[in-house]
Amino acid sequence: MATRHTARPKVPRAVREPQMLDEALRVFAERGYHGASMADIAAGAGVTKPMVYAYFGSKDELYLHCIDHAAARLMAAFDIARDENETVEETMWRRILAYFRFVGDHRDEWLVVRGQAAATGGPFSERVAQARRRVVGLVVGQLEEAARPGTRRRDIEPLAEAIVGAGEALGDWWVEHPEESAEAMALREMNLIWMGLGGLLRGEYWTPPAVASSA
Amino acid sequence: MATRHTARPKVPRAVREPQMLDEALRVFAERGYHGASMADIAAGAGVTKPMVYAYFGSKDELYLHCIDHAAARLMAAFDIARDENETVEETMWRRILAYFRFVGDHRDEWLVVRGQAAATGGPFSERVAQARRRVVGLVVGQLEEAARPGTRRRDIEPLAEAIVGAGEALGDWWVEHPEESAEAMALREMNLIWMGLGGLLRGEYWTPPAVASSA
Amino acid sequence: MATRHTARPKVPRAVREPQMLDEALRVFAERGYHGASMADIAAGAGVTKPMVYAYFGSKDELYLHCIDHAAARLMAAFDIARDENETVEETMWRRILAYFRFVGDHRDEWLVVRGQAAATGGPFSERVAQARRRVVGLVVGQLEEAARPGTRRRDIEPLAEAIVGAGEALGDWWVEHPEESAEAMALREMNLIWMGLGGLLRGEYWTPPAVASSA
Amino acid sequence: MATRHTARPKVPRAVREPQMLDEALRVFAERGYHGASMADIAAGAGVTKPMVYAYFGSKDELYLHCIDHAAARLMAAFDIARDENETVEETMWRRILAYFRFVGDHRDEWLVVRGQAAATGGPFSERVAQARRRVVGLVVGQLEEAARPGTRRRDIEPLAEAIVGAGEALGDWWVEHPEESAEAMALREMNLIWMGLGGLLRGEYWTPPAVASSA
DNA sequence: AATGAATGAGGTTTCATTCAT
DNA sequence: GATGAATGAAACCTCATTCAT
Repeated sequence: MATRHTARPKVPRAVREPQMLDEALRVFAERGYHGASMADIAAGAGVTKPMVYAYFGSKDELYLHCIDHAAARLMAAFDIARDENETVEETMWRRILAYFRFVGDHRDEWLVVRGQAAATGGPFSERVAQARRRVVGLVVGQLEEAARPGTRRRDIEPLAEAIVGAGEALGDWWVEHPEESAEAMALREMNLIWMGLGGLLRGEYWTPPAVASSA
Repeated sequence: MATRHTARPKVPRAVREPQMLDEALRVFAERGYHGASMADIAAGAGVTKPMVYAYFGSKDELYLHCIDHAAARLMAAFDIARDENETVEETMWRRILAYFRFVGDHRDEWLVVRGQAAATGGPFSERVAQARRRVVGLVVGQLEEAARPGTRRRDIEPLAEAIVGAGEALGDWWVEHPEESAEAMALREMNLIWMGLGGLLRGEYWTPPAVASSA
Repeated sequence: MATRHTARPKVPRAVREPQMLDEALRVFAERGYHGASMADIAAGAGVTKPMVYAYFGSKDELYLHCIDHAAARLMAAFDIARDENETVEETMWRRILAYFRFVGDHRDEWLVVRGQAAATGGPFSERVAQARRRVVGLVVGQLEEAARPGTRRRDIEPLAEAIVGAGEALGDWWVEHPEESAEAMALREMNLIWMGLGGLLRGEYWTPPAVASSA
Repeated sequence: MATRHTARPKVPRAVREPQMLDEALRVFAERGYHGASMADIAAGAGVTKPMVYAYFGSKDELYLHCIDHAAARLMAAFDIARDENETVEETMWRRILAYFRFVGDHRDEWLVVRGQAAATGGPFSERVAQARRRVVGLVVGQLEEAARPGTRRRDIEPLAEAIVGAGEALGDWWVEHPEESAEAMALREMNLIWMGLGGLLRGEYWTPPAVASSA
């Protein structure tokens, strides 16, 4: 008489793994690395802990997986190809817009790459930083393209960091004011970083070019 | 049952308590709420856990204490009175400078109020947010003062958030490039938010007024 | 980080849980709620603490479990159906006999429901009291049946309490004089409460009816 | 410059000690040995812990002190001299009355000697039992005096235990029905143990002799 | 006589992780 | 592929107790 467990779905790996990853992202985003427990993640994904271990090895590896996954997706959304006929300004606008759309649609993924996670310390601080650096890197690239020759990398990098930081803060604010649209948020960011307060306070606003970018 | 202790310093509370608070700030800043352990904090302060509990009650209370303490100090540094004859621009510059000086001199305190901590969730998310809001509030005040009449609060608030977010990101970057001066960092922030990229890319830089504020 | 365990029995829950409950009853009965430690209970049951928590949740829940379990068993033993042709006296005798048999056979369970446990205070005082009240309630029912009409509930209740209290005290005494039989103890109780000292001192003893109650 | 503590009352030992003892009795009665903490007792008595240790040595010693103290007082109240012209019945009535008066007036002291405390286990189980035995002993003495010659000690002792147990249960019931008078409670006990249910159910009540003993 | 400072030990609880089935 | 049973380690917190002043 073979021991009979309760019904075992036998769901294939290709289905189970994403389920777990999604749940992991959700929980890590919500509670941070230390606050998240493997039990919660497993339960949330509808499996038992050993399954999670079988698929991801350890909590650390799972977390790294989440970071990489989220970073890849964010990059895919953010890394919009530069159009030949486009000004830097226009490209930047389209990227910022894409960024906020991603934030709105995939908040968990965004949160994992966001600065918050870096506070965790430990072995992933570096990995999160690395993921975040890729985002910053894109901005750096754009700035380098547009900057006058001779501008030092040393000055461009922190500028890009500040721009991303402003975006993250806006993202946080957005979480608590969800009635705003991604466009409105992107416009806020673009206005601040392009026009600067000097201009804004004089009443000079930045407005998107006539032909709107489609969804 | 009888316990025999080794010689104990017997430092008065007025001295010990700040020691503990300092260590707590250090550890919380470094590892976050969940990552920090009371044992580590106690050991770092040169005492045993019961002492920490005797003075601060619980981990939560200690954390709240840290937040409030840090927020108060940051505000004290940041809340520079507006000079009558000063332009908004100048006041803002002095504040930003004060902000980065504080970041440089009291990194732990700054980190605890910084967005990172908000990710903890639980009963302090609110408290941290509240502390952070006070900082943002100051910026909002300044912006309101300078904005053209009719500007909606709704637009000013996220702007202030973005400005603070940019400062936080710069602070993070600074941590890994400690050879920079507070002045240089403040200048970077001021340039971005005041001139905007539009100006910067055209080669228009913001420079502080002639008479520098002394240390 | 990797932990290596030694060979573990892997006993199914249906077996382990009762083992734990038994041990918990034993320890709680012996040392009281405060005096009992989860570590002791776990060790006594041949497992580690986390198992106890996995099955019972918390010390409080475990204690409540013990109380309920013990109360249910005591009631099952004590709540003997009244025979139609029987006098109240006879029913009472059979119940008292059943009571002392239970005390003899399941001392731990009895002790947990016994007054001792009520002294614990906290959230279970009430639960223990409640369990005990069920026992008293049975006696009250019997007394009401037998009392002359018009007897006030107010007078019956304390009477029942006193009868149970006498039984508990006899149980305690029995613990230290284990050579006595359950029958002898029941006879003592029956004699005191049925005949009263007045009768006893005059040499009037109560004796059980001819046909002994079977096991 | 001598170190100056905050005002130190310098209360003489003769005053402080009873204060502490009272508070200890209160707390032990309320929470039991394990549930009581030295800090609570000290705070409740308005002194610091080292004072309690200076006066009583240790928690165990303090508890023993409480037991002895309470037992002595209970005995003093209960050990009423037998009047020459009095029947056993009358003496017993006066003692029971004295017992319940004591319970009403000094509940904490009573509770410490009551069976509850015996559950503590450990080194005082014996001491509490011993104190309680003195109470039972008095009853035994009375019973021996009144019993027909040849009655075995072996039968008298449990009888006395049961009588005391009934009294304790009535005391517990009284705690939750404080509107009852000591006389009413004593009458209940006397009726049960003297008349027995047999008599009571036939409507035969015991009533105190004409000349009531005054307070 | 009295206290503030301090601690070792132990209690409850949670968590990442593994093994046997 | 999947799980129930199990555990070592460590976290938070409390308590009885002592020492220096």
